[in-house]
Amino acid sequence: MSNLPESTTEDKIMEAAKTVFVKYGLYGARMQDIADTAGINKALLHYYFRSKEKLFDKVFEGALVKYFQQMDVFSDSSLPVIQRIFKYVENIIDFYEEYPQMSMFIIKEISINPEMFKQKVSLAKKTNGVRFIGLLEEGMANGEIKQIDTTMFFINLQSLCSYPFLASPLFKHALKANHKDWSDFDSNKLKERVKLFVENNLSL
Amino acid sequence: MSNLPESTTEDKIMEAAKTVFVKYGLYGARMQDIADTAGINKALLHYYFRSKEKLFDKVFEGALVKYFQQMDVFSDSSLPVIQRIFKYVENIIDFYEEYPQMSMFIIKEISINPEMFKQKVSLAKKTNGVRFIGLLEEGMANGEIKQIDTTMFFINLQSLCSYPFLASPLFKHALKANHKDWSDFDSNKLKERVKLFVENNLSL
DNA sequence: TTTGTGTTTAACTAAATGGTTAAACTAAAA
DNA sequence: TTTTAGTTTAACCATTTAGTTAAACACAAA
Repeated sequence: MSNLPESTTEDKIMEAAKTVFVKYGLYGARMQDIADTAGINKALLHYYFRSKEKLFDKVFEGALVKYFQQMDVFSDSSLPVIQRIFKYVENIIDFYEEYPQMSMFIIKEISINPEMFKQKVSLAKKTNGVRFIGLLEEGMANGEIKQIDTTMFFINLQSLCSYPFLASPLFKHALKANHKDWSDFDSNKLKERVKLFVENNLSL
Repeated sequence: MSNLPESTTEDKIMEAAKTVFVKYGLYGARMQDIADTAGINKALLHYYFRSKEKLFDKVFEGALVKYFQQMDVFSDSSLPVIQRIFKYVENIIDFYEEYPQMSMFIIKEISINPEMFKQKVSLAKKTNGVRFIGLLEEGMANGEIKQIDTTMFFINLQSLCSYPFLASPLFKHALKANHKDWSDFDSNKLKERVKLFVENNLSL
């Protein structure tokens, strides 16, 4: 498990902190655990980050930025709306596959400490859904897609794309009991299914 | 906030323990917090439940049983398969509305401590998905519904039904930034959407 | 060589936490 | 009336945890 030669101590700490905070949450995480995971000692950990709260803040803020940035990636606006949504679906599924626990982490920490989240509202300006729903409205306005309930469609789409990854520990069990295997699932198949859902709902 | 006259101290403790463990997880939860939430003192808490682990075990086991039982409720087998799935959708949406955090609680605790879960395999025998996928296969076999990938369909359905409730803290923010409101969402609308999804995918 | 940054070791403090104990109180049952 | 289970209070213990400190080490730059 040797780290990449390039990774600085600060990087190693951040990586370890992400792992531990995402798994246990702010109150459940232990600084010793983070130090161990980073392969350093507690003294050095505090040398870089004075307190647990400061370290957590940095991790949480990083997660927020990454999450919302990713959600806001759109392809070439010259493409038809449906094609752009297909691309959006592919992007977020790739993202959730790489960071299956990120949305759960954000959700949990917000629900535990709503104040903390409000402090970071600056990010909320470029919040997920803004441009996506805008895209839908644009498509509806110029007659490219069906008239739909954009809020509900957005929620459905996020549900289909993120829950499979987040709930995989549960699905593994549920499927095993059914003589099915989680390996039957793959993200390319999911992409196709979700695109079909998009088409069924938006195509005229 | 007076408790129901009938609720025993043990009930009050269990309710409080559920609240606190679901919110913070096993390691993040504090016994003092549970005692405060239950409106009693720490001594009495330990008088009823000797240790944090014992109390947690009871809460977690209760959650597992409730979750899997609920997932396994089916209506009259004389109805057409599609009607039975409609009823199933209504059931689980009602359930997730009442216990929006339960699946997340189970998922997190499993991923933190997979061993603990394996110990409770007795429950896994009647695991979610067994009878549901059986129902799908039955419908496919006697030509009532389309031939589909049952695993993927099961995952899609669970996603659509559970994620909206679990992720509502996040959606509230995402929608507000979009001049939409979470109150636009309601579970009856969701039920109709999901039924439409079922119909699109299963109807011949 | 000297200086300074990063790092380890190990001991330490203060506070929080899980859990215990004993004494006293309450109220209903025997 | 006495007994008993449930409850409170408050002190207490042992362990864990966040965070500090000081001494020593490594090593590259000045």
